[in-house]
Amino acid sequence: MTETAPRPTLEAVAARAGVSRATASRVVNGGDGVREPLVERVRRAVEELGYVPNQAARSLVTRRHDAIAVVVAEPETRVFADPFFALQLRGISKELTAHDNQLVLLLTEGRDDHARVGRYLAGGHVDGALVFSLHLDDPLPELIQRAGVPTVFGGRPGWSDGTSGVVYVDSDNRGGAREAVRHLVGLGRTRVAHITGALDQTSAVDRLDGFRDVLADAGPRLVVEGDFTPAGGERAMRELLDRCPDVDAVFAANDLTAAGALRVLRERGRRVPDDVAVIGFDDMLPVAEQTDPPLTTVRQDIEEMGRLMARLLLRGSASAGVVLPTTLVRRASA
Amino acid sequence: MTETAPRPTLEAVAARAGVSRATASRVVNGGDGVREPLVERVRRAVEELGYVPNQAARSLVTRRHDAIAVVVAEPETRVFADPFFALQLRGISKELTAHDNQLVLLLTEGRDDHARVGRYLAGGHVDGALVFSLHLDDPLPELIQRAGVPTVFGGRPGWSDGTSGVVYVDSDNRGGAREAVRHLVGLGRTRVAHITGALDQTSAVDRLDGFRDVLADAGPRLVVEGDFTPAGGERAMRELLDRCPDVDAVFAANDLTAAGALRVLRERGRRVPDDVAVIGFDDMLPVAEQTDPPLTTVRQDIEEMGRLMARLLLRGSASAGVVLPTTLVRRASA
DNA sequence: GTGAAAGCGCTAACAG
DNA sequence: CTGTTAGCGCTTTCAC
Repeated sequence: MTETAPRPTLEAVAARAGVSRATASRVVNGGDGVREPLVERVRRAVEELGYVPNQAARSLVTRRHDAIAVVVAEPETRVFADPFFALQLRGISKELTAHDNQLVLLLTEGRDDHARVGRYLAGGHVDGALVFSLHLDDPLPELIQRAGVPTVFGGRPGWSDGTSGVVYVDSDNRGGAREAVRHLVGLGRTRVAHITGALDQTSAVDRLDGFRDVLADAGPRLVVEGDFTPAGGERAMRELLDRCPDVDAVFAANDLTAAGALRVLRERGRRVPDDVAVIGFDDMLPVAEQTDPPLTTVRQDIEEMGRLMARLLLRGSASAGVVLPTTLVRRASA
Repeated sequence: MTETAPRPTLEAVAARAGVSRATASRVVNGGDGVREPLVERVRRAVEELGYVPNQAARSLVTRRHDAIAVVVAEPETRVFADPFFALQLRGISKELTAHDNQLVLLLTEGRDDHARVGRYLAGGHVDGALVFSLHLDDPLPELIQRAGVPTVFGGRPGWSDGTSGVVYVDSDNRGGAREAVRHLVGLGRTRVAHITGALDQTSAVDRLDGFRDVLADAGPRLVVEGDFTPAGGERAMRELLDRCPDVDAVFAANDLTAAGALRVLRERGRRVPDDVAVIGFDDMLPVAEQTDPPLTTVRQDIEEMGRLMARLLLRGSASAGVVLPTTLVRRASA
């Protein structure tokens, strides 16, 4: 990693503009309180020299970094098989970019990584952190708390009831689930099942709760545990069909799960939606639109979630939990 | 963004350990040439104080940042609908982590963003850059060249013939395509078609070249342009079926395209592989394993590509182009 | 409004 | 081997 050509310093700019370093600095940082002609001269010098501020020097004195960390704590490959993560990232990136902040990505896949991330955050490299995919037993939150870095969580953390001052952005998982199940019931379905997500994540728990809100009396036979993956959806659907052959509707915890379920239904000769209606969650376009039949699902605006997280962090918002609404998107599967 | 509690400085550590700042610094940076008892004392002081080096101060003098930028220049949503990007990112992240480097993610989606990225790289915030998804007419390479930052490209840049000193990592797209097409021919197929990728990317061009290597005489009717998306695959497959109804094999430029093609084939009542054999490219598990039938495809080790890119960058390698081998993965579709 | 001067926390010669 | 010294490039009082 060789070093690049020496870049001009503020000193050089000041010299060229015939002003002091202090004045040059003022201009570079907005130019408030500097008379117009000087501003002009400094601007020109900056231009001519191709001056770019040295961020390290600046951070050293301001103690700000204009950078935030995005921590994705996901041991499994799941994150990478599903566009969810990428979409949120994009929302975050847009918002940060708009505020001239950089995005430092911290991917973790194990206990060792946690320590590393904790150290990094504690190291004061960034002005804040955006944290995702927490599982109920995740040690990361504590590390982060200790690091004392302003943090916004993506998805309600399991240990937060939404009132403890923890800032997070979440979808209305429970409400969305309710709407989906109500839709199924409204279709006249009487044996509505639910394939859950990974129950160590609050989104899965909340969706299950939403299901139960509507179908409090649903027998345990009708609830089977999945894990947010297509394979999990297949497995769960098989089990469901075995223990309850007359099931006539399935609310799957996400689109990937629903896709797996659809495959098994087809394989077993059940028609969708005629024999069994299916609803997913997420409205992950590349999945939901491409299944056969296209998937009715609960839409959440994932990119907006990312954007909002970044916004809350940058604003230093003290609001506890923000819950974004969901909407039911009707396609052919239910 | 409120500031966190003041962190201890090297000065504090030195004082507590009863040594000079210089010695403390030496210990913190590996401890070479410092006598054991002192090392021990400094270590303890670091521990007790919870000292973490101030990276800004360090960078200011070393001119190193232990950070590299990952630039993803992809205007379209495509990157986000396909796990390719995420997988490479993971490979990169692993390698960087192993070398204590941070990953700064720069997502761009337009000309404005290019300027911003150029400025950032020129600003000397990072020690190097990893650049992806270049299109043939992309202005980014020039900006990056001018920024004078060591760079490794993901995928062969269009303006490079592999000898110009540009460092890149690529899959053997051409060889992989050849193997796929040969397999199809070996199956006894006589009207083998190709649905290309977005031809403004070298990977698409190279795969097309590989196809032609084997089937130099394939009529233009048998080559139809796609864009690496399922929708493009569908459109292309329809066109193919219209202008050449007796096609009996399709080599699609990637798995997503193949998935689209499969859907159209099913819709038109063609059996796969009996009537039409289909091969994809990438071996993107969540796609290739979940299609119906499961997809025969050309596998490339995407994560390894990412890892290798990072390795080359960190090592300051001067090697021009590195091309990773591909392997044909046989499933049910061909 | 503008400049001079004092560091921010750290590393790297250079002496000792 | 260890300490002293001199900045890295910038912002920010504080005088003028």
